[in-house]
Amino acid sequence: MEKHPVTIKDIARQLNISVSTVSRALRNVADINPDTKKAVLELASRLNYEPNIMAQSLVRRSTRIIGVIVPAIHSHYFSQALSGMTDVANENNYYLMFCQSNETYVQEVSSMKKLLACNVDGLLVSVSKETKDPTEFRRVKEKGVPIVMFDRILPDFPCNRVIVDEYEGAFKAVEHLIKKGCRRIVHIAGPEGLSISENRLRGYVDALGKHRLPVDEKLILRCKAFEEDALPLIRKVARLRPLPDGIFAINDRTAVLAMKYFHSHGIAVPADIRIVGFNDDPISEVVEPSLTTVMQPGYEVGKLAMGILIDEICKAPKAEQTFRLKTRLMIRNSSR
Amino acid sequence: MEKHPVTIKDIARQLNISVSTVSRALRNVADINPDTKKAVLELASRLNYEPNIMAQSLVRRSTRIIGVIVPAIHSHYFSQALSGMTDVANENNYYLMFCQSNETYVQEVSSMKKLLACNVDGLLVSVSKETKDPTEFRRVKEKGVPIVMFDRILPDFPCNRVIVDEYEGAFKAVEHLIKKGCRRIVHIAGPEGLSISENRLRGYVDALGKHRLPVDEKLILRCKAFEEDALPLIRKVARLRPLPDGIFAINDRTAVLAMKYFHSHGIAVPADIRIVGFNDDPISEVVEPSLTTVMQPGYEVGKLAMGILIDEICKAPKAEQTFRLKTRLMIRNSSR
DNA sequence: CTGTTAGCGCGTTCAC
DNA sequence: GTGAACGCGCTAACAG
Repeated sequence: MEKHPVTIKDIARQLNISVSTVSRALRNVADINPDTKKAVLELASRLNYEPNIMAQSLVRRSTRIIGVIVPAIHSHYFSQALSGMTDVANENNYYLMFCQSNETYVQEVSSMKKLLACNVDGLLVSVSKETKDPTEFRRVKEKGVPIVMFDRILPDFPCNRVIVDEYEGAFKAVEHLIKKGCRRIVHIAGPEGLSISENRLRGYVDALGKHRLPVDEKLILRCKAFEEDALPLIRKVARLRPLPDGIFAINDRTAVLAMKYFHSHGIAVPADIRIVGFNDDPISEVVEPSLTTVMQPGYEVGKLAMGILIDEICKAPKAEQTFRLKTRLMIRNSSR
Repeated sequence: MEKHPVTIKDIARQLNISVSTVSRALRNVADINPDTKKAVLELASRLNYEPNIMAQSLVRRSTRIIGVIVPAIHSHYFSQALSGMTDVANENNYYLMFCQSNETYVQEVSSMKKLLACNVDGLLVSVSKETKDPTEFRRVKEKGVPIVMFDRILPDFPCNRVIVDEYEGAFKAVEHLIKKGCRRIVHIAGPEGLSISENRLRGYVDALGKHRLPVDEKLILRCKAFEEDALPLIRKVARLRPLPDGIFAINDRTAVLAMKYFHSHGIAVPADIRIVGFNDDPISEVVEPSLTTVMQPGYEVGKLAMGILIDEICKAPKAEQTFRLKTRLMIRNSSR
């Protein structure tokens, strides 16, 4: 039952006019007889005509496709951002192609190549935890393909960026712990070099500084791969003497892991030790005690990033900016 | 700095040969002088030549793009499935376009139209909770575009399907409750008409039947919109006399909502009432007490669905099948 | 206002 | 083995 899809040629033939007239009638172009236009539109809808986007993009040199690369599509935060992007893309008649790097640099680069081969009009990227080298991104930009980075950005690569104000979020979180009376606050930090890790770390350090608390290197523990390798670090925290009285964790999964560990080892949260996470993952509301955390507006990040990219595609180039969305401290029982 | 991308024409000119020779050299075609082939390949890689996929698909009548429509991209389960699809698509050199219906039929249909305009080679669909009418899907199929449905299928629309064995999952869950001594088991069911709702309900009913327990209509409560409207139903459950001793909920979020409600109203889980959910959402591991639930292999569903679609695109048509992936009952503390 | 012509980048005959 | 010519579906420049 594979019928040949209907083309403007078919319409032209049936109406005894030329294809270019049909083409003009179908678009909103001046210089077209209202009657012929009406005839074309009628026949088109009767025939269920759908323009062939590929052919259009070939000649227009614009596909209306936007490529998106994230470390992991599952992941509460990124899936929210993708959802926001999808909605904005839809409203503006753009198509989305998704790739995931699975946190590796090679997959990130190969995804980018594939997307470029598709002639995407723009790229939305959140880099993998391995990515340090901006060369490939520069190359893309030089080809005239705009890139907007979101969430996980590359400091050495100038472009429009949409991030959440992680620094301020971390600062507020740690200050909150301090106001609750914590004096020895551990930070379980993220992988080195990642913008999000460093910004949160800076927020931690500066909050301590503001309140004249010493920054003790022994209280700063680094994950290499986010939560996957957090358990040994948590054990280490539990063995510290004197026991710390606060933890600021790089994300909620790590924080919850810590809470569970403490619970099964007779350390009470928040009585003995208060904990704050980051992300406002659904688990943080549900865990016992519920987890204080820094909410990042993932959906809004996605919407904004897509909006900015579309602007950059359509309009005259503006100066590159970094947009910072505010976080919100969600105070729950793990720190009361 | 917007350089014109390099085309086979450029290569042909520089090598003083014709474009068709270049085209042949670039593909794996017989009848080509090894030397010219080598020369072409060398120059191509030196010039960083990338074939224009749009032009290729225009002439090949195949885009290697696969369209995916899900109710919601965020949602732990679907984002896992999308992740599986992405990985398989990548391995097979297919591109993915994602759309979300936001659980509405209109958005579903409009997404499908857009994807068709892009000449997708195939469609992967999980229907919205509003979708009943298979007409639009039939139309697509008649155009020769294969559709594989996954998870939320349309019973009246014959096609290849990948689902999890929800019936068996529900059956095992309820049987587990019965073996734990429950005799008055409530089912908080999903929206009417959805395949997943009905299959889980059947599993519930049949498990009761097998163990000669009566099916009491008053113990079956329907959500209209999954967890959004579950709270009133949960209140109703708490007021039932005698109090039920077991709950099988349509999903984990509903189950957790119930647990929290019971906890704050002096009903103990699992002592007074045992609870089982569905999905193995991350929250179920974290909640207190941890939630017994039915694990669905979302990532695998995505992989399999994509694999089957690619098969259908490439190979001779086979009989349409329904693939059922097994669930796994994750027994935790809410039912011990 | 409309038709003719010429591409967009590539694959595919068919002669040579 | 190779090149010329044509077509995929559509837009754009120009002439009328």
